Amino acid sequence: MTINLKQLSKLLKLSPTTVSRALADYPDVSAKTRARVKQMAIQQGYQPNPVARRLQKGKTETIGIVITPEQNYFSDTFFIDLLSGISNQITRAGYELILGVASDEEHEMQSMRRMVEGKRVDGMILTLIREQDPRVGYLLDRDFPFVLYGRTRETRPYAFVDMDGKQAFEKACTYLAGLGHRRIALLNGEPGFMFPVGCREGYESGLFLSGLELDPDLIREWKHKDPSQSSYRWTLELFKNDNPPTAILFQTEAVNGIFKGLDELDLQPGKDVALIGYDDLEIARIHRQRVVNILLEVIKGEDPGKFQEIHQVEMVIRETSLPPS
Amino acid sequence: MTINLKQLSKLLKLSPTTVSRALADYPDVSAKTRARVKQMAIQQGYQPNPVARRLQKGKTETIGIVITPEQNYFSDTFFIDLLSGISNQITRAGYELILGVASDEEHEMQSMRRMVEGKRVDGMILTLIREQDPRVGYLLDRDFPFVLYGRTRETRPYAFVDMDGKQAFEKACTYLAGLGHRRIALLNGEPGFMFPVGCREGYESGLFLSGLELDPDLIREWKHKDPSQSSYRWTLELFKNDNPPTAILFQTEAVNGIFKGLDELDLQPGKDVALIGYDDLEIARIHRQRVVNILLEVIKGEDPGKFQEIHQVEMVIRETSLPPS
DNA sequence: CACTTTTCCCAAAACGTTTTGGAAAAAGGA
DNA sequence: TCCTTTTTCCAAAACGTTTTGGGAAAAGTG
Repeated sequence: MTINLKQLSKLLKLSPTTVSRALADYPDVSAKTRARVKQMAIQQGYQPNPVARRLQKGKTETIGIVITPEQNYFSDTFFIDLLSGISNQITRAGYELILGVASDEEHEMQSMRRMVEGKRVDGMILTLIREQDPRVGYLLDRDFPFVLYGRTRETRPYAFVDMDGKQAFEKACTYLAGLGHRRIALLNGEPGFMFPVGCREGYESGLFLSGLELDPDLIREWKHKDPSQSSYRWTLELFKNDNPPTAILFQTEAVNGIFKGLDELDLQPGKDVALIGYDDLEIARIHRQRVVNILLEVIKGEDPGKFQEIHQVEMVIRETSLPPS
Repeated sequence: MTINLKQLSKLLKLSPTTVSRALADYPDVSAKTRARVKQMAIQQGYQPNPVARRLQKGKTETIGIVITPEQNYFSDTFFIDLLSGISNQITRAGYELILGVASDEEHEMQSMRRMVEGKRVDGMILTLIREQDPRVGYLLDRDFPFVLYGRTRETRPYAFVDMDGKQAFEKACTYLAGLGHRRIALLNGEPGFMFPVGCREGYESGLFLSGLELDPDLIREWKHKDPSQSSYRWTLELFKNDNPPTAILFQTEAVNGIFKGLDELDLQPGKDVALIGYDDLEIARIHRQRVVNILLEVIKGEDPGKFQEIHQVEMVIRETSLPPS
């Protein structure tokens, strides 16, 4: 059924060398024979054996990702969406995607080491990045190509694609202050993962730029284990305050909890309280494509430090209003 | 950094042959040198290059799966759960999992062909099986190892793991009839995918065994595109009937829609209407493990016809009651 | 025509394993 | 001791590509 290079070359009365080079469009094979070779290759359904090619090239043409569904605090479809985008782009480049699934950080590391040290992949994609993330140091130490979908605290240069939570939250904050809000709450993700850190910085900077004091009572952090439930609780609690907020900044993960809480408190979003949330659905697709393209560049030998992309994001103004006077 | 067999054998002053055989526990290498080899291998962190091994063995040690998130009518986490179970089991066997993501049936086939004809995998796992599923014929035609998580209409023997929806629905139906219900509705998945077909057979057979007439007005099919919404609509409609049902049989996908509908109709589950649903959460994990283990057997050359497993499942009695007299 | 350049092709090596088919050395048997 | 068997090792081939380093033939050049 399947034909290999040697058989194909015999059929063509050419050497395997020439056939291989013809198919690879080398200039040192005449246009005529190249055409002949290609036609025969198609006719015979020849496809070079990827394993043999990989051995010779010293490349696996494969990239790896390890997902940890149990650690996921985004939407249920976060990983599937991620894999979709990545997989498409990878296939387009003729690469393969191998997948690991881990239950916790330890298995995650283990799975990654298997891929890296076992020479099973040419590069890794990392996601759900933590503030201190041992994976990054590990990969940097052995100079292995990788790209982060997110960011971490690490001084050495590495490639990443991230969203500019800081700037988004800063803008939203100054915007609200501009409307006259003086009590702006932040319902943030808990630290540990990297993303909330930037959001908080933006929030604080926004307050500062607007000449507002930071009130710790207005900052709450939902739990990764259960964003909806914990943000719901915090919403209730924020309004137990003597001096409750007139606006809330948050990430998508908390949106359901907040709405539920406000509903229970009989507070009407947009009337009693302004809401500005951070969302990513649209842009995320582009980010995922970038992640793959960057990784392919890094694999080719490009300097990872060249690829540090912080993408602007829009805050979604869910419900806004002037503050109650 | 990474050492290969030749270097390792030089270090040991042995031939590559002997080192390879020592590591593979061949009996023709003395216990002493075997120990020496293994120790040195560990010390040097030697890991055989999988690509070279694959070329020589003629096996990719890889299995493939193509998922189609947009076709998924189960829960949002269906694919992630599936991949988790599969991935674990595969890794345990020293295999790799390569993933394809396709948007529709055409791309699904395309992605699979790439894996199969490109000799990128030793076997395939298929899921979301349709009544007429060209993938099965394709793989049977070229005698390529595969396992279905589900079933299709195909007379040639092939390996599958499926749940016995027929028996489950039959039992649930006779059970309800035994309680005195005479108007038992079926809120089924639409045909196309294979699973609802069995459920309907079971339902009809259950009615027959209980001496009940089949009333087409009591059978409704939710749409794969949007199970919740369509099952919600059908629930409302079922009760517009002059002679409404006193019990509903359904699959998990419809549960939210049904509850929402009943709520709107002010019908109390368990009082005004009995509900028996089909669920799989617990058992599914075992099924997924079986799928992998069976595939590995088939890859080894076992007859796929030997592995046709129809697993019993329990219906979940959500809310039951005697029918209103 | 003699010489140089270009065009077109190929044999051999290499990638890193495992398997095949011995062969030398040690042990056993008489 | 000599022959047979067992133990222990290894050289060479194979897996299917791509790359290296020419080399022969054809085409220019003067």
